[in-house]
Amino acid sequence: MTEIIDNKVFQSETRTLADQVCEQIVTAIVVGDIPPGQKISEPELARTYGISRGPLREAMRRLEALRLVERKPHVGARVVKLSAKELVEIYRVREALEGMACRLAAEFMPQEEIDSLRELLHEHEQNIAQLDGRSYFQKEGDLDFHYRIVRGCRNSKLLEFLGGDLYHLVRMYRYQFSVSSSRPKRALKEHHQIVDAIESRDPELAEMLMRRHIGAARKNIEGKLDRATETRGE
Amino acid sequence: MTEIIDNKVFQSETRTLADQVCEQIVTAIVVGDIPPGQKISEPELARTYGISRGPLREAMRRLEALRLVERKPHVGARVVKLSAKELVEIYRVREALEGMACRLAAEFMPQEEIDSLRELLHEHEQNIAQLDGRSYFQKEGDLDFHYRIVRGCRNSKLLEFLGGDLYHLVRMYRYQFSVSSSRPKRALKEHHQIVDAIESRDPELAEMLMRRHIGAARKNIEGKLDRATETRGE
DNA sequence: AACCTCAAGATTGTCGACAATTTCGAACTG
DNA sequence: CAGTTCGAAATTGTCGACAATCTTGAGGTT
Repeated sequence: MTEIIDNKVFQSETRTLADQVCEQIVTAIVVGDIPPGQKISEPELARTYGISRGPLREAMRRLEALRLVERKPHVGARVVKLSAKELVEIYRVREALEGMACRLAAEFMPQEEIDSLRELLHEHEQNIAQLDGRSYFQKEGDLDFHYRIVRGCRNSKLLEFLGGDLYHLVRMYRYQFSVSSSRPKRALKEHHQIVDAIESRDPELAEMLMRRHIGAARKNIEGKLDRATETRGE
Repeated sequence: MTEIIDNKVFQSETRTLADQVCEQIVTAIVVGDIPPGQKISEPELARTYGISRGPLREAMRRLEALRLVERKPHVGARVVKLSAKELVEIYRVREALEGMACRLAAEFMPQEEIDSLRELLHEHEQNIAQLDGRSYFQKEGDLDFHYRIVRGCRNSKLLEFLGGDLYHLVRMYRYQFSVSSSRPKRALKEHHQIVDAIESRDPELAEMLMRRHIGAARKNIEGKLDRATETRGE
């Protein structure tokens, strides 16, 4: 899952201080080292990373663009805390955007990338078998699959939006809630169907399958949300 | 079309210098006062707006997040120059995102907002009649319609992505190419159909109509692009 | 003449200090 | 005792100066 991070290799021969620190903080937030909702103190963070407030503020502004932190003028920044509602909203966006990406991938993805995608699925298959079908998709292999399709659609704007902004949020959510994916074999089967549709060059089917695939994940979340709230009697 | 600008009233009781200048520069770029492709000199811009380089850099980073400028480390920033290809890509994203927004609007948009939307279309109708059906949609009335639907879908993430990032690009494109919309009456009719579908609470139809509506605009652009390139004999 | 080297100029990145605003608690008042 | 006012501390916003990097053009070499 390194691709998401270096999706701008074209411009970073020289990495600036702010860039490096920004990347470190992104990881820290996604993994949960900096917990959601926590207030961020500029001088403190600057000390911990050994830089001045200038580059750090630049990094913060960047994190804001990634929707990982929220800033209020003269008040400060806090790590974003995803509500279940917002999570569902994000999955709606993914449903729309990745559906389109999948449609375009069916038109434009080169055969060699499709082959490579099949190999990836084969790896997933083995991992699932090894781990008794419970754990691989918890990691970032699933997002890797989705990311490759987005790259395959040959639409740079789609890539920017999904890879640049949304996927960090999704990654964070997975670490925070330590999602149990709960249906790895089913998901893998759906992945295969999607690749089939892409390889058959059937855009409409490919889009529909991807939307159903993400929609199922969304409903899964909505279900958990409902159960959680009704347990609390809200 | 002021709504797009103050979509963050909730956090800006106190507006910071960087915020104000950022807004001014956004307008300058969208309208074309700062032409696309032009290199941006930090000291120069800082002087023209009467501020220091600190806040200006903050504004620049924000413009980068809005995809209005591109920055390379140690080289500088230039105003983004939309290629026709990228424009088509943006319309693909709109097709997907606004299609979803329209689907959700059919589910969740309150009746009063639907009524207000009808009034807006009525205004558009009159403007088209007045101006002999050629000119209103060139301005931002069209985007206003689309923006209201996105607001109506009650999905804050969709609103952030479309209203926050994409619409600035679309606005810029309209000023730069001074789009002739070329089919205002047709577009208005489609708008009416879309509102009909929303009011009938028919999500699937609403999504399909919106996708066709934006898809038609995309094909329009693609057509112009093809003609332009074949004229040049490329 | 074409190409490479290198130095001067300009531009961006980084830093520390100062000013403006908010926050929090203590003292005061009803 | 509750509520308000005020002030000190902390935090963020802003500024100007310095360091690092890139660009440009002159000069020299093949």
